[in-house]
Amino acid sequence: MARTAGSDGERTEAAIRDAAVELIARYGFEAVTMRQLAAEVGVQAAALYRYFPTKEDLLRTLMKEHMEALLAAWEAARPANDDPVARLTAFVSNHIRFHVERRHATHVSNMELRSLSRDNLTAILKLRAAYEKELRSILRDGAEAGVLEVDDTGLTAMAIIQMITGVIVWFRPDERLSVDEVTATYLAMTMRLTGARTKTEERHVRQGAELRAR
Amino acid sequence: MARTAGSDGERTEAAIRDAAVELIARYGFEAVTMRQLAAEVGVQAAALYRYFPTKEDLLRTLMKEHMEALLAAWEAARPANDDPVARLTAFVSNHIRFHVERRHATHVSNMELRSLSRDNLTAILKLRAAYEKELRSILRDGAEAGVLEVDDTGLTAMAIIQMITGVIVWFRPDERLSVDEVTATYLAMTMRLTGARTKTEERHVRQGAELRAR
DNA sequence: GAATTAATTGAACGTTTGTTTTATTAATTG
DNA sequence: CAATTAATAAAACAAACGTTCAATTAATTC
Repeated sequence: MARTAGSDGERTEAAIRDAAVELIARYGFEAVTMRQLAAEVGVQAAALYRYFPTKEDLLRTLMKEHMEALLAAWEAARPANDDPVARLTAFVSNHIRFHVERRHATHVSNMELRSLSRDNLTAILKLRAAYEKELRSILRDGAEAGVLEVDDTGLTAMAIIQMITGVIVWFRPDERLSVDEVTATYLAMTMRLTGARTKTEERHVRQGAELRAR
Repeated sequence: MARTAGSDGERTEAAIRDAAVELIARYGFEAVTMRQLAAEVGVQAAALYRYFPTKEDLLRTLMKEHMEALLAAWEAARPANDDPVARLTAFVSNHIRFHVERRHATHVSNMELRSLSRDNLTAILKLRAAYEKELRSILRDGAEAGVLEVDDTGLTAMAIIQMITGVIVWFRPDERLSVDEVTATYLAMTMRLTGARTKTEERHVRQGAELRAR
């Protein structure tokens, strides 16, 4: 046999990506074989090589597009407003929603970094660093404006990211909590963690400090 | 050749474990081959099977002992005192110290769960659940005593564990911060996150509430 | 409707994998 | 010092791996 009736390159490539994300998330990149992936797509292993030159390149593509989508989602969600607390709220909300909606892809991007070659790894880490920098800048601005209490910007950024990314480890849709409820709880924790003050509170604190300074 | 001069079963087994933890942490369980591991130990692959019946059993052993050591470390660190804030402090401190000291083993235990068969996975998850239950009980007691502000015990426990386990992702000894400094920062974040109050603060809050109630 | 291009199969390639078996030597015991 | 046990090497196993290649058919173009 050869070309099958109704076969379509675009559809096949999309099916490969989808199946790859799910299989790799479940079994790990090294454990998934090209034949297993092909079977899931309903195709022979050789057909995969029409779309991805190597197994690693398939992984690289999945990760790169996931990270770029994450950055794009943040670009779209970032508030025009430059209030650090509002930006922090948007960051956490966007992060949780994005990750919950793409649990499998996130799993792949977070767990399979070591299966990348040096160059590919560097490229992915660069994207990741750009994303984390966004959070650090929010925390720094907030601390300078006196609306956030942040001892160490770098550590706090890592702590928050670990905390809010961790949602995907236990969260399952259609269970006890909705995405909105989870987001609300994590937002509350983030705000307490960073000692976030509303503008009113912040004014009171400033006035108190001025009084004591006399 | 056969038995080598100075060979000793106990030493070889220990060497296998140590090498396995490092290699698996770095390359992932599936990516590490028995021959690679044997070479690291300085032995032929067949010799590994004198100590571990299969590759998976080696992984299972490493994970089981790591989790048991974690539970044992907490048993030893748990304060006699039953003040929730003190217990939370001890939990976080112990967790960070333990994980930083055993970065590689923690990596293995957290990342390679999917390489276990059903039965082995169940056994490891049971140990993990027992550990997490300790934190939930601290949070619940603290909330009931009014010294902690916890919206959702389960979510908060997960958030804290993700946050403090995440230290191993970026922490490198001999860098900017010592273990004690990192622990202090994370403790501060944990206390803010849980709205921890000292006993004095808690008394004030209670008195305020009583006043308002009149 | 012939020529061309796109999509896929089926078979094969050389490696590498986890594991087993057998033989051999070192250390220990009686 | 002979017998036994402990620890390993060396070679072999079938199975599975990522990947390549040639052949074949479906769809598209001219």
